[in-house]
Amino acid sequence: MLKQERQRRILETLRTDGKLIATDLSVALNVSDDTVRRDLRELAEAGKLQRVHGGALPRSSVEMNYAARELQASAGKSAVARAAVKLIEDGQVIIMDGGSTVLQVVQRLPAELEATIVTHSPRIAVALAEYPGIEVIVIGGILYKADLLSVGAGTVKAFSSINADLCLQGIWGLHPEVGITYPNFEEVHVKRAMMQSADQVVALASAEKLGTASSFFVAPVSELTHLVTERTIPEEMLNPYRKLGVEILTD
Amino acid sequence: MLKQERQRRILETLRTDGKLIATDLSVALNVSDDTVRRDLRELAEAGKLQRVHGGALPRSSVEMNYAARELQASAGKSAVARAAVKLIEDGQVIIMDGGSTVLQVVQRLPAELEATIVTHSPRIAVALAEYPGIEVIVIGGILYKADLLSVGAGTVKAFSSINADLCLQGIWGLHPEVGITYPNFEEVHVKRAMMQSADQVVALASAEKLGTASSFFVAPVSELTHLVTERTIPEEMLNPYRKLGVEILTD
DNA sequence: TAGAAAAACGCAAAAACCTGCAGGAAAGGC
DNA sequence: GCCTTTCCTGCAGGTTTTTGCGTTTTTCTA
Repeated sequence: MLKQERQRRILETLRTDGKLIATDLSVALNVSDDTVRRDLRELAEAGKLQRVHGGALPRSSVEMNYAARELQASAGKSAVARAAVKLIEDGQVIIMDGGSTVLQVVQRLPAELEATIVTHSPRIAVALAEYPGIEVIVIGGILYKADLLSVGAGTVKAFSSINADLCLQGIWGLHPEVGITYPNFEEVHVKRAMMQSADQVVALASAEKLGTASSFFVAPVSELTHLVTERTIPEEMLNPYRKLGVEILTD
Repeated sequence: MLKQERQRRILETLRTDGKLIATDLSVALNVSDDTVRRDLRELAEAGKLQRVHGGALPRSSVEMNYAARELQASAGKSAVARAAVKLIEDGQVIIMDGGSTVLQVVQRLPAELEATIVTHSPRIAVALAEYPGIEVIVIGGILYKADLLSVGAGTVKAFSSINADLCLQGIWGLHPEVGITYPNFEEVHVKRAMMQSADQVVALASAEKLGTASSFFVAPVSELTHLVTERTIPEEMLNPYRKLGVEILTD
């Protein structure tokens, strides 16, 4: 059996059954476990499915929406979120980006926190509503559905009239030389406005984001005051950021 | 059974039942108590549920309240929502209030609808993100947490710069002589602005709202162009509204 | 405050996984 | 036709993840 044919059948099984067990598949296709595993690894790297221990789950474009991403919060993101919460203090005015890492921060805020939080994410706004001590300011705009964020000129303008103490930014790509990058052009303008409206700018970057770059440039690393990341990152990877004046925090 | 699958089912059980007993789950899923406990610990760590002695509860009280309210949507509200959907057409610009009845309307929209929807409810905005053909405009402001709505001067101003075809208004009190009333003062201003920015104003009123009045006055009944309500309402109760030029729709 | 239930902890076995390697098939150049 | 290169596959060995069990600790309840 050809490799392509096998992989096609794997995806087909996944579509019909909604899940897939690696060992069952090796029997059904009459190949070794390792071959199946290699196939699954390849397909996962190509983004055709989601690899899990024991098999795989579908990752169709429908499921790649925000709700699904929210569920697949990694351990790294949890650790970053936990560390980031320590930066937040009573009485502050805080600007919050959208994104799953920031959502985790919101879910870990102390129940009695007294603060004002400004956000252009309806999802974050809804999550913040459960904290009685937090005044929530929603920034409107045109909803960019893939990330559930308001964007556009109105959004940028609204942020520019705010003077916040802290800005929490979820990060897609962070590189000492390239700077902060993001895959969506419209959002880049908004992110710039958010960063310029806050005294301290905190980047939340789980391990896989460090040293990478995405399509559109947001700002140089020197614009950051803090970088919250995972404890497992080796020192030599963090030093370039320290040299640029960024304070590093881990859990 | 895959670990992810198991955890998904745990969350599902939690959503449907509103609570969860660890030992019951171990039987239902055919795994040991420890495995269930480990899963619950992980899910709690990721902020997906709230761990309690003996089992788990949904994490967010607000979302729980909202989920509950969404679930307890009465048959009347469903009927009203179904009827209201018929008023919506491709190409329209629609202003939408928050509230559970309006949320029901959103959930019943045709999947292929092409329209622009303006809302000051983050909850409605999130729900609308599911529809690829709908352009969503979020109106910002200060979040009034009890109803999950943006309010304030900025919100009023934002609405006043919009010219919509249709405005869907959830109703708290509607009376032929007293007019439209609402229990929250800040929102009254917003509602007025919403109504003035649309050619057609549609009131969504389930049976128990008709003939009642709440604390704060929004507008006279003559400001309405349509009233969507339940079929069971007797004619003599609807006639006063007809005389004021309101078109009445039922399911 | 005592007893029972639930949870946490440590441990070990099993399953799944990854890596490197070698045999074999297919493709292509000489 | 023959050799080289490339790719695919299965296997052996070591590592990681998951899971269930016994034990200890914590929590709840009467």
